[in-house]
Amino acid sequence: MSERSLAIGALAKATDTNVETIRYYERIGLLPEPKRTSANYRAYGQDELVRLSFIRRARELGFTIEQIRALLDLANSRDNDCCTVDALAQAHLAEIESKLSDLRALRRELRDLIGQCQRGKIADCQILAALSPR
Amino acid sequence: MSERSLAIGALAKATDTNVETIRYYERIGLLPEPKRTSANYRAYGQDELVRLSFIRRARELGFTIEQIRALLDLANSRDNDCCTVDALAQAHLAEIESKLSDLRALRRELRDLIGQCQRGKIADCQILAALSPR
DNA sequence: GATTGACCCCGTAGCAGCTACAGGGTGCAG
DNA sequence: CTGCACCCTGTAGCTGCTACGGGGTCAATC
Repeated sequence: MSERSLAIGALAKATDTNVETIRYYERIGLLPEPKRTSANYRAYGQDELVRLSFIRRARELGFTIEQIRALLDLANSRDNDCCTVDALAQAHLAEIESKLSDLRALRRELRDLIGQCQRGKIADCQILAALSPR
Repeated sequence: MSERSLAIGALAKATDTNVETIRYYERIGLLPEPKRTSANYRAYGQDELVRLSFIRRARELGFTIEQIRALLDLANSRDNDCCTVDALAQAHLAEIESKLSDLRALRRELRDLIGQCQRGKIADCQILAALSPR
């Protein structure tokens, strides 16, 4: 691979991404098809490194692929104002808040369940009883 | 359908489950294959109603299918002590705790991001900048 | 008795976001 | 020149459903 380009494995290492995942992103059009070497190996440049890093970071923050697609589109229309970006982030934050409260409710129910364990026999298990219909 | 048995649609209604989901549970062996009427319709009894209610309740509490399979197996060995049930529930609780703290971290990062929006042009968008590699 | 509509059957494919093969080709070090 | 690490494509798998397409059945109404 030439001085200024990365093979898929190197790109993978640099972005802490699975090789298969990179090919997957290409297949779904999230990453552009890169140049190829004479041996048909993918040859990535700095642009792709930057783009993939962005994608991975956004994934870490829990943005979906479609949200990321939108963010990347927005990032390219540099004259627009950034309210749309803010709105996307806000919407995502709202989703997270709602997941958080679901999980908190769930935790409470589970804690209640577990609190009832008296280390007896299955036949008397309060956890199973609590799960069973009344 | 006879007096004491339910068609799949009735079972679905009674347990607030999608008909397709019931057939899916049967396919993966979570529900047993029920008797059939002469017209080859599934005919469910009380046992299946109870079992499916249990499954749905456990799903609501976020147990995976495999965890539920284990719980159902345990429930059938009524002489064992119920520490295993407790352990399963504890493990599930631990997973929830860890998801909760991931989500809280994520929320903080997103809030920080959003706090930086100055309603300017995309070219100066701090949110996009924060997502981009350094 | 024919028609309508709501129900049932089966099998398969789709969703997200990867991951993991199988069955090959390439590049380089010893 | 042999071995190994890497690369290629294409397809199937994962979880937990959901949604079809193309049929059969049942009960009521006309």
